[in-house]
Amino acid sequence: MILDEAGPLALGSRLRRLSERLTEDAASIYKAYQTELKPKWFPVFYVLSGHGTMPVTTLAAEIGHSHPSVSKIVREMLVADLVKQHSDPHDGRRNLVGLSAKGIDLSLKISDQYTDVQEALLSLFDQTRHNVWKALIEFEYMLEQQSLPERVLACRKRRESPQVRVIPYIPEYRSDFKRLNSQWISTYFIMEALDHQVLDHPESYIIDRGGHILVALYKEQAVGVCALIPLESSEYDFELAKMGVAPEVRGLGIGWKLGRAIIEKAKALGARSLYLESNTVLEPAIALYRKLGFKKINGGPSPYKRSNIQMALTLVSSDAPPE
Amino acid sequence: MILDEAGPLALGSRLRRLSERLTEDAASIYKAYQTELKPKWFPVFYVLSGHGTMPVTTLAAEIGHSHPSVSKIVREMLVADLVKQHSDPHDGRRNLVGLSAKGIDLSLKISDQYTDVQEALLSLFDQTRHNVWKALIEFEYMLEQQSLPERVLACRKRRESPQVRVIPYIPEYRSDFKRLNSQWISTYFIMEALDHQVLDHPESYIIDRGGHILVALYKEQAVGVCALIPLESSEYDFELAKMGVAPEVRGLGIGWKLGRAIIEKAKALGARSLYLESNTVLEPAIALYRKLGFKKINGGPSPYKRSNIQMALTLVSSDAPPE
DNA sequence: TATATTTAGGTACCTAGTTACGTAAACAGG
DNA sequence: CCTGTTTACGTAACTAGGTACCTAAATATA
Repeated sequence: MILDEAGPLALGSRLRRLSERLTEDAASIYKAYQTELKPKWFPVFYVLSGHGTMPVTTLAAEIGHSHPSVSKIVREMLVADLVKQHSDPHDGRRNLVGLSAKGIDLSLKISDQYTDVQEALLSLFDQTRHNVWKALIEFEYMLEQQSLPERVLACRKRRESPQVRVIPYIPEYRSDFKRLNSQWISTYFIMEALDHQVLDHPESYIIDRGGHILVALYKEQAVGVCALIPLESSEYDFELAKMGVAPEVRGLGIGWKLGRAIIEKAKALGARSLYLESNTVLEPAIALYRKLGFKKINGGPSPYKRSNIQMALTLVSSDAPPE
Repeated sequence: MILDEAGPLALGSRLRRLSERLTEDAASIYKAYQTELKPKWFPVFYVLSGHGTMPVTTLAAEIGHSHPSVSKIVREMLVADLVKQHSDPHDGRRNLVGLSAKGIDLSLKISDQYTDVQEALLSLFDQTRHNVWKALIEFEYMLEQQSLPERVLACRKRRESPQVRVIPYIPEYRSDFKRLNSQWISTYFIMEALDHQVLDHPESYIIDRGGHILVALYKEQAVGVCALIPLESSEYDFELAKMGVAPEVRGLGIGWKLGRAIIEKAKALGARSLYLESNTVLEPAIALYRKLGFKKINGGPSPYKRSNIQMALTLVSSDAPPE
């Protein structure tokens, strides 16, 4: 089978195949023991036989299915006369499900089958060098600690990090500056008049007024931008603004690199404090600002409608966040 | 989760849950890499990107799916313009499927993603005491050697074997003798007149003519029977006939115990050869007779219509099959 | 060479799960 | 106490696979 060459890349496919196989095997084992139980009923049956009566959603949580799935299974088992249900007298929404007399009878008769299956599996595990059962439990535990997408992203970051550079703005990047900002603005909000002015004329609105723009390059393409705008008549020296990272490279730490670089730039310019405005729907951005050392403040009114949170950073070189 | 108390009994459920989780994770990884590939397309895509063009059924075999599944996946990928198909000029039935230009392009761009996923998985495996990937491969290999139902049956056999006894027939078992034989006869054939006579009157047709019947008891219930009928004007001394085992206890070695006991009985009676008639559709029975030492012969005509195979066993005490 | 069998692969429908959504009961806040 | 929100859970529709069955082409056989 060519697919096997894919190795762990095909882990999902392999697991699916194996679980299907085991379901078939389970069906034939039930048949051999004359147990009138479908494999898909087993989780519900098992939980009910050990723990009496419970509502559908609790059952669903206890077996790790969605509640409609349990609802369907219960309906099928009702037809097979294995369970009975009645509504909870204390809570009319609840449908309490429990084993019927026939179900209890089956739960007693099935113990021999459990014993044999358990023994067969345990002796199978004993004959292997790598214990699947323990491996599965451990693997699920590891995924709980950090999900697979997170782990993969971490690998990508490590691999691609050297290909990311942060450089000062030159007019060549004007269209990128606009593109990378209008992308997120128009996704979550609507472009305001001031946006168009600043993004169309960064030189006159930012650079010429003593501000700075940094551009992040990935494989020599501009994928992130960030501006430092001097503030007048404010307790803060500069505003960190117009930060945007292309969606396809998010998660690679480009925002962090831009932020760190712009803070260094501010320090080099002698700034003692930075200010920024954002919106709480931009959760990853807020998290980044916090990680960069910004703290929430209550400042004055903003020229942008979308602003609903203001943050500030005091630049004392000794307590800068670690790289 | 209460279901976790079931331990390995819930192996199937656990595998299903994990494979569903990985499929979701895969989808989000594809999204992060802007790869326009559904997780379910991966097996087909992977095989095609490595091995050019191939017909649908070959693809199905290479990824371990049914051909309708591949047919559907190919249709979806066709809409996404990832594959192209054309019928084989040498064989009009075949639908040759290969990657399109866009598909080939994707197969080049996806290699970074493969690298990261592979690295993430391998480093995850390295951090565990029990390697899931190796465990899965080994587990599947073990199941190929002997299926789970077979292993469970073996456990059941070992557990229940002490509860099986073979005893000589007494008239109390007349109805069991009839029930256990008519069960298999009417399942595969139809009851003939001679069947009714022998099964209704075993004393006069078998015992009184010098024959013998043995009964297998399981938990004190009659679950198997077997008769030894003296043959006249034949080169064989006795016929082994009317062997029947209740379907719910098949696989526990009851047929073997009955067969061994009846052979011992024949030896004790001084027989030097046994004969039997059967039908090749009764595969487990034929296999049992062979295991007991019977060999196929070409004898004369049979009184039973259902007979299409005849077997014989020469009883030389020295070369009896081992217990 | 005609006919029977096998093979490739499409369509229809089944299965075991899901998400989305609606309704009614319970609960919480003014 | 009323009203808005949450919760329980049923129904509907979707998804990713499967089996059953059909047709047409290729192959084997009489």
